[in-house]
Amino acid sequence: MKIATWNVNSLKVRLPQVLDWLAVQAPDVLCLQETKMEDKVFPREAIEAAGYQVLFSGQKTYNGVAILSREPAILVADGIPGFGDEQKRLLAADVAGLRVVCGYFPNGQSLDSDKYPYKLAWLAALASWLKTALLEQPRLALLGDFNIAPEDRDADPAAGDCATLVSEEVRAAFRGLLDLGLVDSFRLFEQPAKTWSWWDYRMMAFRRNMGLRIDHILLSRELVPACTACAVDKAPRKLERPSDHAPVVAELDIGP
DNA sequence: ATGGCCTGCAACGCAGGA
Repeated sequence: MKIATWNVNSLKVRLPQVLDWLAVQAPDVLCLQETKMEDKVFPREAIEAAGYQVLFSGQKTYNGVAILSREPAILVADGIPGFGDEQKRLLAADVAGLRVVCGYFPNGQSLDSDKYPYKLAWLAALASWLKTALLEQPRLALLGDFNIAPEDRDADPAAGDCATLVSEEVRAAFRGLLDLGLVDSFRLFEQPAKTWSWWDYRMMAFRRNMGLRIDHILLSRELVPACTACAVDKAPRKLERPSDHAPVVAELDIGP
């Protein structure tokens, strides 16, 4: 079973790339973030025609998440349960015996912005909900754009100002997720140094490989023995008019 | 050298991203 996450930075612009990527990679599950569109204009038909079911929760201009799956998906949560949030940032669904949580974590903007305490509150609410969710379904994968570079080796010093992505508080929140029993699948394997999942559009950052690793696939302890690979797929970042994020893909030896 | 680019909205620049 291949599961993946990709911040597409507008599904309207990136739909052709997503359809191409589905055809080439054939993931069983693909979580999308920053679809940036209302549900009434979501391209459901094109995705279904590609052989995928899809759940989506979006809004105009900002945010927006979707879960594409080969097998039927049963909606578990639209937004973090108990956390009143206007922003469409989380979808959870059960797919083929696996609980898939797709998150577009807040950026935080700057340490003195109102958006930064919102980021910390969102992270706390997520952890609180996941604690009970994991008891309900121990086979759980949390995928998405975390907007957190967990360690120094996940952030190129040349990537520029990214204080809200590397702060001690957000890194502590990330470790809090690990403390719940989640494991960063990327670090289960040997990885090339300076592997990133995001590169700024400016400064020729991709060509110079100046970026951050902020898109992650976390697996519950129960799933870890089944994980055989995790990697960033840089190919879509090389296309014309790319998203600034690349997909992250993990392989699980659990069927279907 | 703190900009540089991209997207959407709706206007003829802005907010937001990371």
